[in-house]
Amino acid sequence: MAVADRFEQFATAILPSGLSSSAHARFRSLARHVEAAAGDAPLDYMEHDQIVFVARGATKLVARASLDREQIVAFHFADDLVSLPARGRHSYSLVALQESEFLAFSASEFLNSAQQESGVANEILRRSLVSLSRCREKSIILGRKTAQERLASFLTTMADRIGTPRETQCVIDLPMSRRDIADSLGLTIETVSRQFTILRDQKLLETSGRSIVTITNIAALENRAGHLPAAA
Amino acid sequence: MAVADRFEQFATAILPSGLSSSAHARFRSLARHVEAAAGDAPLDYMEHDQIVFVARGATKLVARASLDREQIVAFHFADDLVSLPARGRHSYSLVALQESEFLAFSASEFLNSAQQESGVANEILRRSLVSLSRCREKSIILGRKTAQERLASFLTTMADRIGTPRETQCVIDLPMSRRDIADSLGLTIETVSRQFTILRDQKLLETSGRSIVTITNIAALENRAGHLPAAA
DNA sequence: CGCTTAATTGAGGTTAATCAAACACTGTGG
DNA sequence: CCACAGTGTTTGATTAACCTCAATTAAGCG
Repeated sequence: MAVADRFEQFATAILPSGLSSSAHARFRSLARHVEAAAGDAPLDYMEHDQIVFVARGATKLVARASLDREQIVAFHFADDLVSLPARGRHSYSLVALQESEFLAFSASEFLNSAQQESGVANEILRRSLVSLSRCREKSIILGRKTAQERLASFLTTMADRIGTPRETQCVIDLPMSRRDIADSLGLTIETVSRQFTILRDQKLLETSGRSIVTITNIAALENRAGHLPAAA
Repeated sequence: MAVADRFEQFATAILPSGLSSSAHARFRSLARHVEAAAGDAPLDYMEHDQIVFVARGATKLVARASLDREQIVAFHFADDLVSLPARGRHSYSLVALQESEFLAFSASEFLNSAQQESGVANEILRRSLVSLSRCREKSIILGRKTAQERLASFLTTMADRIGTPRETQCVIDLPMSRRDIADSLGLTIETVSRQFTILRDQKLLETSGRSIVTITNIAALENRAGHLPAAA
């Protein structure tokens, strides 16, 4: 797909419909189109903070805690916006999980322009608060949940975000490996694998190949996630 | 201190200096002044999302993961702004760690008004991104660090935020209990206590009473936090 | 000074990590 | 289309870190 179409996709997702064409053009001039194959981290080593629109594909935002430990801070999919810090005390990188396309902006330039257009600033803020909210949920998972609860939480979240509902079931084609899941949940691949086995044995889900997960009992899986009942 | 002074404090911290007096007045009309004693959660059971300015005191933002497990998602101190969600799948509450004063806003009303005033929206966005960044760092700690690294990270962070530097040392008067520290770091009070003992025995810090911690070797403590060297 | 609560210390148990090996998927070449 | 190679995943045995339970000590406060 052409770059112009990618920008239009961005505009539809992020910019308010009534935005002036000059503002529209300004954002367009700030956007850099970036393509990435699976495994690429095309925005590494940026000197300044970036704001990245995921036009197509799937990504992980990875923090390297030490040479042999990494933590995945968030996954992002098409139409998501990612705030990518320049490398500070922990180094972050945005890695494509599959062939992907991005529109990358310098955060300061982008926010400057957004500031003039209240609708844009508002949308960015709204999305930042969603990211914050997701990150808080992740903190709860990482701080206070068992391996089984972590995997169940992960799967129900992914079902919401990228699953395709099928009657009472939900099919997820996971773009990330077991290692990625482990690095997201603060576990090892072995533990993730064992928990998959347990959930499979208990008929809460089925797997087929490496990436397809079919949740056969959504309610039971949500129970395993250990969330409080909404009215608790 | 009078409510009016608290609002002025808020205006100084958050609102841009050139803000029109009508906008100033609008924010003032949206603000609810709330006082809390240590242990209070005066904003619990709110129906809608809140934005809370901490005028004085210290708070913990707590998520209840289940009846007997809680995770502290963030600490906030004077002049901080907290985004407090209405109770959803996990229930959050903002608890005062000491006698505190807040200005509370309905998030939707506040953001509506902020949207008209680009400077305000920008400041809120800036602060939200700081919160997001802190939360990401917390995810790294919770997902991939040992008990010792967690406590060292916590202490260096608190030294930055509320510590008072003294030559080569840094004195912190912690407003939170060992339980709070444990609930923030995803550990138990016993483990936190043991890690304090180790760091004390190794002469990286001294403690006096329950709340005073003097970091005597800042560099060594930062090493223990397991951060990557900045240029790694 | 004594009471109450928080913090520390100790012993033993549990969960998940580590180390190691077998197996299965996916893609390639015959 | 099948066999093979290479990698990713699963399974198993052992170990280590942290948790749990229990007891002791210290801090704060009337």
